[in-house]
Amino acid sequence: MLKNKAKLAGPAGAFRACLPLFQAFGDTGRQDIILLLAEVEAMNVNQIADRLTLARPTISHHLKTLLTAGIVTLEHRGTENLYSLTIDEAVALLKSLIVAVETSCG
Amino acid sequence: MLKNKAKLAGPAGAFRACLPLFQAFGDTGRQDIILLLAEVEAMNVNQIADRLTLARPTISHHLKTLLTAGIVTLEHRGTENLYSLTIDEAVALLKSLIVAVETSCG
DNA sequence: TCGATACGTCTAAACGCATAGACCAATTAC
DNA sequence: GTAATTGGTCTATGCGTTTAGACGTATCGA
Repeated sequence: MLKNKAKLAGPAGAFRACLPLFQAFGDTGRQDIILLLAEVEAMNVNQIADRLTLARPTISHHLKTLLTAGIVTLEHRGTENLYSLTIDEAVALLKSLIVAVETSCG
Repeated sequence: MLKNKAKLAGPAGAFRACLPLFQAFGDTGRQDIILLLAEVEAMNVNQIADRLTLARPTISHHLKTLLTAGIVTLEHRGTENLYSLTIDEAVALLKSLIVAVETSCG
């Protein structure tokens, strides 16, 4: 039985695991998209574009980044692509990071 | 008396407050510096440079970023600048973000 | 005073990223 | 089939960032 698994992995693994997350969250445009999706069940690209000052290709680009980071999920329905927020995994990663930091710097 | 202050501020404030944090954490070079400083009490710039593959001006530049974000603190002693990790505030910001996300997306 | 140590800054190059116009593919309605 | 809606991609541009060489400054010992 392993004791103190977080300490074995150390904070290095936790920081590296959160790297895509930090890069995805480190832009106001992507943050705005996340905040929009937090208000509703799902949204298509044009609905997002109507609420922001960014052009649709820009939003499409950011959504791709968020999709890769696992922060949003995509459901194709007819001609529209419905995006919805799935931030649970990201929150779990952040929690692991906090635990790792507090056990090795506290 | 205000009840549920986090909910009033909403996740938008929390995300924006963490923006400098995300940008500071979103680089492997700065993460490496943080991980080094997590191991010891304090380090000067050359000690950090000796442990990494980055040039000293680059490290000095990253330290400035980390200093601005409040992630490290600087103590001038003689000719050397001792940097030490002060990540408590960052962790507190991340915790606030998690709370804000979980109350508005859970 | 002179040399050595420590480090920030100036400068520039290379790279990546954010942004959006133009174009094209897929789907639906008529 | 044609037109309209939806949205991804291609492309290009402008800007920020990462990187480091060169230089200047401050401190300390001899």
